[in-house]
Amino acid sequence: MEHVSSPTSPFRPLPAQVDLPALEHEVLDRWAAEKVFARSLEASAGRPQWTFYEGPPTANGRPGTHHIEARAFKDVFPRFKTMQGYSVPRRAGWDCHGLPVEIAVEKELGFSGKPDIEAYGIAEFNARCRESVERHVADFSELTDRMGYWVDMSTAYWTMNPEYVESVWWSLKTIFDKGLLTEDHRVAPYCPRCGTGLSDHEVAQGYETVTDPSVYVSLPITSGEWAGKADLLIWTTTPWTLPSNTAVAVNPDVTYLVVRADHAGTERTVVVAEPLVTAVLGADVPYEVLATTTGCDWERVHYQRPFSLVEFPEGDAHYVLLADYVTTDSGTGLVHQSPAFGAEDLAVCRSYGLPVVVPVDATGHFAADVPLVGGHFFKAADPTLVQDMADRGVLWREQRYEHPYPHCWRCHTPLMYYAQPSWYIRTSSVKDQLLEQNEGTRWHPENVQWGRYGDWLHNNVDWALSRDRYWGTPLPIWRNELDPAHLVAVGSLAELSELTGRDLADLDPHRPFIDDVTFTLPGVEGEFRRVRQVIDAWYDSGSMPFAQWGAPHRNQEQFEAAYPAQFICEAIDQTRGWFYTLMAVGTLVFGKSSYEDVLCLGHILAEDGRKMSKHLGNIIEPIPLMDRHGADAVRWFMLAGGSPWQARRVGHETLSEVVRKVLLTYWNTASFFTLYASTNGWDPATTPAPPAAERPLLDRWALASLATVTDGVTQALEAFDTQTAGKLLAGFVDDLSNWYVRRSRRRFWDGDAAALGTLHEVLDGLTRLMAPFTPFVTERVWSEVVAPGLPDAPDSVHLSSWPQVDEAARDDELVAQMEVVRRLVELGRSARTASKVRTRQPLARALVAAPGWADLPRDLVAEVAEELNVAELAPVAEAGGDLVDVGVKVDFRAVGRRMGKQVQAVAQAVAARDAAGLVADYRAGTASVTVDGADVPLVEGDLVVTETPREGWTVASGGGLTVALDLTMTPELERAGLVREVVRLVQDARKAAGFEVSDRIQLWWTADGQLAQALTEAGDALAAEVLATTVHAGTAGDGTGVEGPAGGRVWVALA
RNA sequence: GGGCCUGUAGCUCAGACGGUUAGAGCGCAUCCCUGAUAAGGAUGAGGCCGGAGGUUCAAGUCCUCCCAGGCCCA
Repeated sequence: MEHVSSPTSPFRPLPAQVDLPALEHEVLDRWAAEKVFARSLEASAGRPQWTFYEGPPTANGRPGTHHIEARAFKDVFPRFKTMQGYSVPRRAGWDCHGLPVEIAVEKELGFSGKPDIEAYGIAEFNARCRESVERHVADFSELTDRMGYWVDMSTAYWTMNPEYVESVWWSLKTIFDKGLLTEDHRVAPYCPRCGTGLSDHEVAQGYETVTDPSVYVSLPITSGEWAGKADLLIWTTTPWTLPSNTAVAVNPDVTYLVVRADHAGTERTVVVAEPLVTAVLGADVPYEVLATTTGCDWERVHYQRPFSLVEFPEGDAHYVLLADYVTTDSGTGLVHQSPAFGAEDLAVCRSYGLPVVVPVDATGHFAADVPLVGGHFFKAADPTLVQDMADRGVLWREQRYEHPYPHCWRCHTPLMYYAQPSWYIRTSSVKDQLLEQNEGTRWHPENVQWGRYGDWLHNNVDWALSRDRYWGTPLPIWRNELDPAHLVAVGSLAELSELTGRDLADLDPHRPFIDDVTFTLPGVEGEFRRVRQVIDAWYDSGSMPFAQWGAPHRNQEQFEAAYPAQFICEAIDQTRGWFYTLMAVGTLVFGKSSYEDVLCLGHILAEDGRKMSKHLGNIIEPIPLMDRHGADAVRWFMLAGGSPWQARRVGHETLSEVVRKVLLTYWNTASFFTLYASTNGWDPATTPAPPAAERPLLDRWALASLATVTDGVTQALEAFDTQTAGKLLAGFVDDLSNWYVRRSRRRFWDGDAAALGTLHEVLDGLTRLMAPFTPFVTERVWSEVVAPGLPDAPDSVHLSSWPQVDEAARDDELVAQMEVVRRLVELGRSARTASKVRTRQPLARALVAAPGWADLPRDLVAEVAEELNVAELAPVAEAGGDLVDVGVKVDFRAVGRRMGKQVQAVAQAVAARDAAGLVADYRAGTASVTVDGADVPLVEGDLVVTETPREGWTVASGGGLTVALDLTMTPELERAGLVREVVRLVQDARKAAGFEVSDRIQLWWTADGQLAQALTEAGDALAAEVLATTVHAGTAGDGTGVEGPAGGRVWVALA
């Protein structure tokens, strides 16, 4: 018989097997063809707005699996909020500028630095950068699309677009006008390869552990009391700065000792800070203290510098100066000073009027005319210099020193701290405002707010904004050639047109074109020329709230409506990146931060717990990963697998578990529904389920659970907690499949409208709850399982509304009772296992002890009986007092809360009493115990009673519940067990033969004795159970059939 | 050196308000159930909840210190 679903049912069977990745590709095609995303935006237009900002991924390099993480979170909340009835504009963005792009292009072209770029031509170079950006954007678009991240890429903002650049200019001009954008000469981290300074948040990204020489150098004293008698001992990890040594700093308040000791076979006298003497000389080296002094005593004492390779200008130098910042944490307590290469050095040396000597050029190389190391790269000069000092006997000691040293975060070149002219934003002067804005921001997890991020704000230093590079937003400041102090900041191309008297509306605002724009001002001598620098690309991304709109030059209204954002989300590495620049730019320009809630994610690691990296070979490519397990599974993992705040390992094992446990269980429940809805020709329109209150308890339990879960998931998502929401959903999927459906199977076979209606309603709610998490599989279930049964269903789950909590369906008591029922079933199974009596063997009776058993509805009692395959359940008490051991304990929680420390005494008093008698009183409501001569009444809930049958029972108990099985066997029970065995064999045979669940069959059997009697007696019941139209006692004509119990044999065939 | 996070079964992790038999999944072994399921269930082995103090009638949970690992920063 061919299976045909009834034409009266709107449902078609969903296959039990599903290829999720294939399904996802079909859904993607449908979304594209039917423009579902665009329709969801249109449908919600005009509703209250809920704003989120897309932190632009740097369009440099290919996207990795970790990019799915933040993007999953950026998708789930907008979907949730949209379903709740908000309008959630979702605009993609691409971060186009910056050193990473330049580096990538340099690599492509085989360049090794700025001279190559200049020779190639800035216009051509920037054109290449633009092209590289466009190429990588395509990769990100593919990932975005594949993972089902609904963000509008057609209207994406590009930070390199002229309107965007103009907005950034406007904001810089605003900051300039406030006097917060200034030029200064400072020692700053500088990448000699890239030829540019780095901001602190860039430096923050690039620490690498390196081993440097750690050298102690002795400098003979040449003036004062110790001249010619002692040496100053200094310590440094940067020998390359020693040729430009200018002074030695000591702390004025620290005690310095002049000590004599044996060093490498020679007697030496050196000056060292007292706390560091043993560390410097060595723990076992005896020494003699010749003098005890303080730092002040040494001021202006001269010494002989370590190298005479570099010429110093006329004037005094090479003496001891005083500086408070000198510590005795490490080294010698005497600090070598080279003002060109240290911020503190520069400050201190300046105050003494010392010169700044710079023997290293902007490319990081020693000037060619420096003896010994001329032309050496700065760090590469270390060994030569150290060797030279060793040869001359000024090297006291050399060690290897492993420490984190800042490197260029992209090209990995070690940074130099280097004095250079730079443009700064005086963020330190708005520090209080930043702290105040941070106070009003909700961080998830909370500890970031005043931990990692708060620390960063408290230690705020000015933002080194300028970069001596090419591919970036040009700094819009023009300087008068004749009067360098006369500066003009320009806020738009229109302003520039006005200043120049030329229409520059169509000018590409990038270098080199913008560099050619010059102007003069009436009454001012000299031409104005743009300063050469471009700006830190982080400033671009921090400007996105307004610059994405081109505001205020354009779309000012849209910008205002979308400021600040309700929500942003990135990984923890953005604390000093985007989280900061977004807050800083907003605060500088508008006096107000630009986001309210911020989600700060932990990193995604490879399966081995390490960062994914090429050289470890543990990279998991994102798109193949999604094509193997499905984007839904990857999304679910990102959102609900473990704590999002913590680093998490992604791997195939984990993902296939998500597929099996969550997605397939959900799918199969839906498939099960369609199978019986269609087989039975069920149509909710013509055969609606009865009102919920009239449905069986199991149905009401399912609806009550749905209500509870809906409430929990909604609350969790409101709190940006996807982990809790996911846990609730996964638990509910499991309950639904492995309890509701399992226990209701017979009603589904019969096409019961209450069961079908209930499951349909529950799948409806569940599908909508899961839609933001797993948008693909829910979309298919919606269109094939939910929508056909709803009169006015939208054609996509993502156009549907968020489920309301059905308060009428809530029933916490029922949910709690079902919990007891399920625990009893577990105990019963456990008892069966212990007794080795299989579940298929019916038993006459089981005894149960459980709190609230008397109030348990009979329907629920019946569930337990049926699941355990016992005919009757009775309270343990009915077995008679002699058969039962009674145990009693106090409930510490209840009694402890009421009595405090007396709880222990009460517990002892309870233990001392005869349990059976106490329990009888307790049940009668008259129990009490005597403690310290006082009468303590025990009320309902104060005791935990356990009742355990004694002889002839198989018992399992736990958590205050007990189940005891009566294993007495009768011939009737044995025969019933045999029939049940045969039924299972026949069902197996049906399945093995590939019959449909509704197919009718013919059945043959051969058997002797008990089994023959059992099958004869049970003929009709057996037939009904296996859908047999005929049952023949005898062999079928062909085949060997299936071996049954007790030497029996059965055959099946389609009727 | 500072800040933050983490430490619970072989592995991956849950454990609101402190409450007396500390859970789940994976893996392993042995069974069971199956008329949707790539599922489900039971049992077993496996835990001084990183360590030491303290608060409390009661601590995996709160406090202090220490140890180990990670991240971020000096």
